[in-house]
Amino acid sequence: MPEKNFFLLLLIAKHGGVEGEFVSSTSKIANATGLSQQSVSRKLRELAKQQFIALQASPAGVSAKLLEKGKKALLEKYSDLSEIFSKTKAKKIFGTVQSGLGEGKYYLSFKQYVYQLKEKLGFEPFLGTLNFSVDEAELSSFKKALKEIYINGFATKERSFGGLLAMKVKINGKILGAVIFPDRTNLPPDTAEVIAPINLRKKFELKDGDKIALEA
Amino acid sequence: MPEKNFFLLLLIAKHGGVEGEFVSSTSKIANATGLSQQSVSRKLRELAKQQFIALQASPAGVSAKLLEKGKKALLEKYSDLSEIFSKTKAKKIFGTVQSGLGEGKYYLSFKQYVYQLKEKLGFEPFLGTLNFSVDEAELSSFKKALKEIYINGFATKERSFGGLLAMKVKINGKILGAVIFPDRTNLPPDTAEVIAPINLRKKFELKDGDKIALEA
DNA sequence: ATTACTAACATACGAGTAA
DNA sequence: TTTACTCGTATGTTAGTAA
Repeated sequence: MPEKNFFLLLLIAKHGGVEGEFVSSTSKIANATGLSQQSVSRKLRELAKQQFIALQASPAGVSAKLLEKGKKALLEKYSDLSEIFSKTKAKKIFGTVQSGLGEGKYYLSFKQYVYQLKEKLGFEPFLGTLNFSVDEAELSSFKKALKEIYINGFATKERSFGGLLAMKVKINGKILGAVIFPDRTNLPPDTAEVIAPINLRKKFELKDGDKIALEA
Repeated sequence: MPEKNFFLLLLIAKHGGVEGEFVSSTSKIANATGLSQQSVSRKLRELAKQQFIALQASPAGVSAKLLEKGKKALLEKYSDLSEIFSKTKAKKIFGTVQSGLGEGKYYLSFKQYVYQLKEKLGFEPFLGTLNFSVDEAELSSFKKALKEIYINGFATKERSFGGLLAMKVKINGKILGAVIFPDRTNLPPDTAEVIAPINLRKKFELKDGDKIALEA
């Protein structure tokens, strides 16, 4: 139930803080909000009656302080808004280049993968992946902002190969590539691999420990 | 000017995200909010007319998407709330012990200060202050989390003495003391003084450059 | 199933003013 | 100066329906 006097509650918190007291007068608040003195008076009493604030009113002015219910109401909306904006926020992450074990190169040598990658991503990957480490939570929220493209697994006479998730990203603001998450991987969760139509190590003169930027 | 239909705007953002589209129907939204189908219909059209959202309505349902003005309105409240709640967060700071110039000791020798400190803080301070330096922004946000206690100035035949702000803190998680900010001070803004009922240097065997923790 | 108009009703607002 | 009451008016809401 959207609390009717939410904005007045917010104003009180803005001036008095979460724990502190907001000392003012109904006319000053009226000026600040565009409401009338009478409406402010009434609204404050409503907030107090509903236990959002503790209110003291006298011919000297008013003093308001958040009660638990008031803090909770504000925190709830704060949490909603955090969630909304943090989804879009993580559009860029920074990874630290690491040396891989040549696995990526091995898998990318199979045309069954390459065909699909070319078709679904729009480029034929350079034969090799660039591994990088990144904060796990950041990586997780970054992934949420990206569209998932699935590359199917396949089987040869010898063995079967798992599928992989691919997500298009821009590397260092220049090269269009993709982060890939193989279904079967030995990489720790704070590590990921990126592929691109070119040799990223060469193009950006990357050494282990260097930083790369990935954008959605 | 608090936007009237803020909560509906928030609901749209919650479901459709900042960039995405929220596909629903006025009756579903009515059920979710406790409003009537008619009111939801009207409010959506109001939000659209005010350019907060782009709205498409048809016998198949409604589809809403945030416009720049809508994003801005939500972000503004998000920023307000962040500020309010981040103020309480900074409840602990670390300072670096510095040697003072013995000024604190001089001032604390005046009973006019000591009387008030004892009465308003609940302890009689040890004759001497401990100076420490701390990140200025951190100090500033820490101060906001603390209750201000004012110690009045006074005058003798020879000269007048300024007042000082005192704020109760716990030092190194053990000793209850207070940070003091004299009205007239020569200390740089990233430096502060702390007083306590005991000799803090002795108690914690502090040398210059040692760290102390201060909690609200 | 939808959205949204009309009209009756409920609530909110603020000018005047008392305390 | 204050807060806050009364009360006429503006605004918001929703049931009944049309499309």
